[in-house]
Amino acid sequence: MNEGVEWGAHICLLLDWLGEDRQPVSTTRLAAHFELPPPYLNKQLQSLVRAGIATSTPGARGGFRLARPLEKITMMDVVAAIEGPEPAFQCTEIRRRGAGRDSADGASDVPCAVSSAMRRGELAWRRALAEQTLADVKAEAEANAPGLGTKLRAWHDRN
Amino acid sequence: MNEGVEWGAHICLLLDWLGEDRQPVSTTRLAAHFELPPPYLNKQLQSLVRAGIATSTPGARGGFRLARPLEKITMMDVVAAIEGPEPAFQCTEIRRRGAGRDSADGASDVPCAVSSAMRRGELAWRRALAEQTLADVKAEAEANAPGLGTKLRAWHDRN
DNA sequence: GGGCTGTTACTCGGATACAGCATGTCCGAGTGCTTAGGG
DNA sequence: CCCTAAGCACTCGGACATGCTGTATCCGAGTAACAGCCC
Repeated sequence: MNEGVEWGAHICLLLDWLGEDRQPVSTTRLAAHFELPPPYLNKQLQSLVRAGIATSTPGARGGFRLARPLEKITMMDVVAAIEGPEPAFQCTEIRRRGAGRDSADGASDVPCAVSSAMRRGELAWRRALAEQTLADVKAEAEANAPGLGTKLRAWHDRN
Repeated sequence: MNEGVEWGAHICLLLDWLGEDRQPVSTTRLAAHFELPPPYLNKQLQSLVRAGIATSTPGARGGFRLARPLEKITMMDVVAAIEGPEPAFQCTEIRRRGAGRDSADGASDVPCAVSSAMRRGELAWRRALAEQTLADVKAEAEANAPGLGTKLRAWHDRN
């Protein structure tokens, strides 16, 4: 799985923690926060913008903001933004090749059983991710480390 | 996702359909059945053998057999055999880099909230796949296309 | 002093290289069948 | 006719090329702030 998913989730949380005054945060600052290569992070951020999770304001004092509150962003949204909407398992219909080619008994419409099984698994995955909002994740993180938001804002002010 | 997963599942079903007399089936025959490149298919088959799903018998008249009945092989087994046992999402702990580095308040033991959320999703995926045996998949395939096993064996005898 | 305009510095955005892994291929080791020869 | 042994054809198994997607980078377009100048 693309590691940009981890970046995207953490960035969204950080944008929430830092963005209480609705000031956009630049790629440079975000990258410094996590010691990530700024240009590549910028690329991932553009994916978030295209997916409608974040908004970008160009120009000086520009940067990124969350497009909507954390309660309305699910983990599935972040994954779909980075990885793309296509399912991970792609059925190539090998059952039709070779021996199964001339099976013209209406099997064209019947979905492949293997593909169906994989799709059920992937559906469970998507559902589990869609049930978790970033607000839940933030609450869990702050429960694990109280005062985390304050600490991060302090670091942000120092640098 | 590796397309070998699709191959592996179909191959296991085919080994069951063709292997009623417990005769091993060679890579050449399996590859011809699905019009797949034989050497590469052989590579995937070795993964199934290493995972204990299939057994190989070398020498003339050699080939592959299922190591256990379809009822005891789950879709998760096949995926793990091909893709490997590592989880798809790898947490790189970027929360510790930069601003979060000196958070020595025992947070070392607390798992990353983002990672936990992703892990819950992946667990749902693994569980859903583990609940489906290849016997279930075979039953679904035969329900969709009655007489499928007979048809495949007939093709196997002709060629 | 207030307003306007040109400059400047900073930011996003897409176009451009590099690398690691999935994909695809090849040849050698090993095994069982076949067949020819001898008893 | 039966047994034995050598040859052979076929198969798996791991080592070797190739292409593509993910990773990483750079430079240009655009915008807001700022400073200087004119009224």
